[in-house]
Amino acid sequence: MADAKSLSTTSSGEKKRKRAAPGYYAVKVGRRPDIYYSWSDTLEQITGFKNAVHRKFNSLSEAEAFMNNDGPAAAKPLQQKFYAVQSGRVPGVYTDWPSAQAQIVGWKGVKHKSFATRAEAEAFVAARKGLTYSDLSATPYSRDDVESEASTPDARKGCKVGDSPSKKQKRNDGSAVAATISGDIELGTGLLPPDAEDGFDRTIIFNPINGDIEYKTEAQLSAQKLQPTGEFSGPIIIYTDGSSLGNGKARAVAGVGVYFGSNDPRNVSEPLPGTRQTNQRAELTAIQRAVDIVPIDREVLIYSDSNYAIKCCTEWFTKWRVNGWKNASGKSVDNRDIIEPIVNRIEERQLAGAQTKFTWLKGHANSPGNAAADALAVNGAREAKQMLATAQ
Amino acid sequence: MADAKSLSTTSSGEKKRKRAAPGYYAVKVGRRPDIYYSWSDTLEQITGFKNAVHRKFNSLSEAEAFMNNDGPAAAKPLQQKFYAVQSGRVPGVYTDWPSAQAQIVGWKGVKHKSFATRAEAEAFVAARKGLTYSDLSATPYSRDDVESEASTPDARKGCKVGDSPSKKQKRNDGSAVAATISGDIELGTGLLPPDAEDGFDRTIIFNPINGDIEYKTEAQLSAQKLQPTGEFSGPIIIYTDGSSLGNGKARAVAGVGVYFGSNDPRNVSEPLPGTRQTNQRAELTAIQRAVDIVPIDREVLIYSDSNYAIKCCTEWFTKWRVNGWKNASGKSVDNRDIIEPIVNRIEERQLAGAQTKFTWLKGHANSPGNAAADALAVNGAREAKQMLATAQ
RNA sequence: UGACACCCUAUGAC
DNA sequence: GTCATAGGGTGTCA
Repeated sequence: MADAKSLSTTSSGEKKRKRAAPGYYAVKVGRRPDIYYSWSDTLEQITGFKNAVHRKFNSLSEAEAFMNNDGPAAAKPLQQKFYAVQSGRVPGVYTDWPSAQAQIVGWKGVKHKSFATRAEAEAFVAARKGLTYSDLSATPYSRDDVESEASTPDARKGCKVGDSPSKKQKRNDGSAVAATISGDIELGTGLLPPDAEDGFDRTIIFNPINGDIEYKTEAQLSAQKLQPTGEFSGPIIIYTDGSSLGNGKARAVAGVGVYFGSNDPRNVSEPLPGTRQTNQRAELTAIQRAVDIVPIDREVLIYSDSNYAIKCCTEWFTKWRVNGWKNASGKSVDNRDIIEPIVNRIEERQLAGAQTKFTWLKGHANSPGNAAADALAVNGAREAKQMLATAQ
Repeated sequence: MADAKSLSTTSSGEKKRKRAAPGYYAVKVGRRPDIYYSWSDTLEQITGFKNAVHRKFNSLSEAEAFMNNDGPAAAKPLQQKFYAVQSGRVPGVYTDWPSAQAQIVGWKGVKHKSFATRAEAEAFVAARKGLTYSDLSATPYSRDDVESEASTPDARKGCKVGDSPSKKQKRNDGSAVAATISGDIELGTGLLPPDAEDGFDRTIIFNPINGDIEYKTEAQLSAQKLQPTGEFSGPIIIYTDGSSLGNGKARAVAGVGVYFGSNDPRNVSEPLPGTRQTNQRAELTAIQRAVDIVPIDREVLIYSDSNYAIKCCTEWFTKWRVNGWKNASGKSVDNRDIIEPIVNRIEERQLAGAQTKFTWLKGHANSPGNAAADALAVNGAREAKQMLATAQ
């Protein structure tokens, strides 16, 4: 068969051996297990492949039965092995490597091993331990908190601002906020109400440079109020995060979290708008919120744990802009609708004399700011889920 | 060395009759940085190697230029940037990001920054001391970049402005921004500026498909009265697309997508009927659905990204009809069973006084309609796959 | 030989 | 879910 094969593109002479011969070649173990139409295609899959398993059938259904090991007499295991997938797409014991492999490829943190007996394999699977990441159902806030928040009128439908994980006090609504600013409550000071239980201590401070928690200096203790309101004084520090419950699934719901500081009214906790509820869009949207909220001429430092989002906004967009927003596959870049406004905004800010910096943070590490943003995001997502539920 | 290339992967004799395209794989960061002639050799250098940097070139000189960071044409970002590595493996100025990155990854306390001019970059490198942490972060913009960028703001064709319902500040149009920020708005309060919530910009429009706010197209701007309302006047616009998961393989599943508009009940998302689940049949079937659904006497404009399908229905069929449906190779034309009903329908429509027009769209470009049709098609294909799965 | 589609993967990063 | 870097293929016509 050496040559000829699979040309299909040439207009010369013959070409399709295809439909003429109704042969179905099931390659069960080979380079790329699948059912092929021609022997030459099949050959490519099995030549030089150790322990390749293949067979020809006259009907597609037979071939498929062979591929699914439930087939009647189809599969004849030369030497039975049991593939235990302890951690993977669908953990369990598989009797053929392709099936097991299917649970493994593209999965991160997989654990699998092959055994000679099913019992051993099952024991291995059962020995799974540790990370059941069932935090999806975790509800970080009490019902009361959410409801009191929800009763706060807001210009934006379905969106919430100023929600804080540590909120223990009722906040007055819209018009009163202005009074609040110049009045009794200092914005963004990070002060906690007396009964705060979230572990924040106003006498300590997170040092973003080395990640340490340090006691504040006297100056820091007395000068906090300058941070958010001043036109001077250092960059505005913002933590952004996105959350997507059930990411990748059809009914995923995503939320956006932006954390300026404890009880800071600029904090954002809201559902991700739009129909594509992905983690990436949530992360990007959080950044978008951040750069939109902040004064145009104030330097900001955005902490995000999304390498993707940061790279989008700092590196990749330059290439995308000159190449017409095409990724490496020549397809149009996803989430451009969020990325482009962000970089536009950043450049506007630059024009106004304000830098917009990003620093990547390891997620789930020990950053209180990141944790707070995460909580806001998860809350936003949960809100979205609730809206979905009540809408139906 | 010209040849040899590309083998070495399999123990089998020959195998790939690939065209002799000379590939030069520059491994800049990897196990043994060098230029390799085959991808498999390259793979050995980079798999499992953290933050490997590699790239393929068509000529040896390009690859070498890439290896020596002074390479002029190594990476040509069209928009030259200079990456200053102040503190890193080898401090200096680099002209491409991969080279600079190579000096940075795995290095602690790195300081780097990009500039629009080499002079600025060199100044930055020379100033290696006095670390304000602002230097740590990625600030890919320089004044020059931003200004040149802002001076060409016309790229707004089809660009989205973002979906942020919580937009806090009006932006764009530099002068207004400048006035705003230096003027009456309290900085850092997050309050809406006086002119923010009126927010009525007739150049943007809410896209109910994805929830985004987008710039209107020229057509929308000039003809917005006519377009959305018409049961009369103007052609019906339809986007068609086909999808074939695993195209070319025996178990491929295909889907058909026809998009009339958001939530339009005429939209189609269904599996491709029949046993031949190919991309072309899916594309054609989508068109068939479109012309069948639409009233016979209404003018339609069908957008498809399938050059093949459009040509079948507009050009080639005339020849085929007179030559007995034989293609250039003398073989009978494929998919005639779909093509013929389509052209018949088109001619019926013509008799009824209605034109049927086709416009080709570049796939995966920035057409929301095409994207919507694509989503419908993929959805239909997945539906088919699911049916297959449950049927067994 | 070209064109337009449609796919299947690997590696790395998060 | 996304990007980057790579590799492989068919569907179809002229």
